[in-house]
Amino acid sequence: MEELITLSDTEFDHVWSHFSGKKLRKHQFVIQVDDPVRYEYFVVSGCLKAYVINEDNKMHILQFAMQNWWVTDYQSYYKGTNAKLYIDCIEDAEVLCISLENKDKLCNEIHKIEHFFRKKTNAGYVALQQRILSLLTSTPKEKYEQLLTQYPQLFQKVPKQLIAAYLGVSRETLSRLYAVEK
Amino acid sequence: MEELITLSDTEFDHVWSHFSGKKLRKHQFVIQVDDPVRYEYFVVSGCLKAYVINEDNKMHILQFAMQNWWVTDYQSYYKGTNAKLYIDCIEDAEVLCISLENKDKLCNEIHKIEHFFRKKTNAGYVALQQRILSLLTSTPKEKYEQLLTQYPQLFQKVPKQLIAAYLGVSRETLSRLYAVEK
DNA sequence: CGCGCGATTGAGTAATTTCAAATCTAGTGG
DNA sequence: CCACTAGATTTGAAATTACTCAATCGCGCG
Repeated sequence: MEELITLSDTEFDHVWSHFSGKKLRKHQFVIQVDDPVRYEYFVVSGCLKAYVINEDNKMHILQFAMQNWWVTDYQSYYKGTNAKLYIDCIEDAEVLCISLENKDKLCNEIHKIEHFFRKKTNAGYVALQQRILSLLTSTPKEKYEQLLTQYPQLFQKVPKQLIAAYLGVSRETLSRLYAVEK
Repeated sequence: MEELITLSDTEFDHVWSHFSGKKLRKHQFVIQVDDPVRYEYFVVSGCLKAYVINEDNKMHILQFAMQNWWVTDYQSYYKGTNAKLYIDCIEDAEVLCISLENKDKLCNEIHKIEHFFRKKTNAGYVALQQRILSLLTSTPKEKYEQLLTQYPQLFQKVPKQLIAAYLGVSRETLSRLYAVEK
């Protein structure tokens, strides 16, 4: 789990004690719109999705979260406001939960932990910029292929209609794409 | 400049000494594709844009950077690879430059600085997620209005065709939008 | 006064969406 | 083992939306 920094056993135990574990089943929600956002989640196994539903009842997926990914409604988590996202399980999952208080406490107590989280967010920031560039510059077909090469594991777990909702195209259009591709 | 943390005078001087200042003129580049990325830039005044040019010679803007914003080609900056972005000045600007070595050094030496940068990136991460949601869920008109309410200052500095390149629509389409709006 | 850049407008075209229907697939219970 | 069902995917045709290309307009600056 921690390959960016090295912790002593006591340090690790201390860090570990600030997380709680949770087993989740397919379709189970961890966050629903308008509820308070208590935790950030680290995915030990399984796969979740973070998304919004707009007025037309269309789902738009902000993020998938697979093994070793972190996920929550960050805006609400950091600001202490109620959720604007839904997050639920695409398949059975195990997660570790950490409250904002515990996270900030750990970051204060252990400089290395703050360093760890800074590096993590930096990497996440870069990934989001890449996604924005992909959304801006690429055709649906290119977006699909970029995702396929970047996260091939996704395609074993996730129905294509969710891929479509992540890429920002209709499922019909996505379907027509790889008909052409072959 | 630093309202998230408090530094003593000596600390501040120490931090300050790791930055170098630079005055830039309109149209001047700070980063060009394929060049090494030496610095992250903090914008003291003026306005820059970070963008790519695709095969069709179309510009797509990843980020504007106004007063108090940070900007660089983060992927290349952190990985030490050559730039994939152009960054240049929309108007005359003053920036502070910090190398990755200096940034990491400061973060090591002063816990509060690492805290500062963690908080900053967290906020940036949230902003990028908002942008992705906007790109996914909103019509061009809504995107335009969201940007207008979020960063009204932008519209005084930036020609509309650059706004279009940021929102992911053609300048003609953007033009037709606010014809309808009034 | 005229140049040049940015913004607008119009017409035709290309791409995607929408809606509806048909097909396929995996899991369930008999 | 088979039939059934719900969900997922595919296909078709029409409608919508944005794009492209070209021409025009407007305005600030030398």
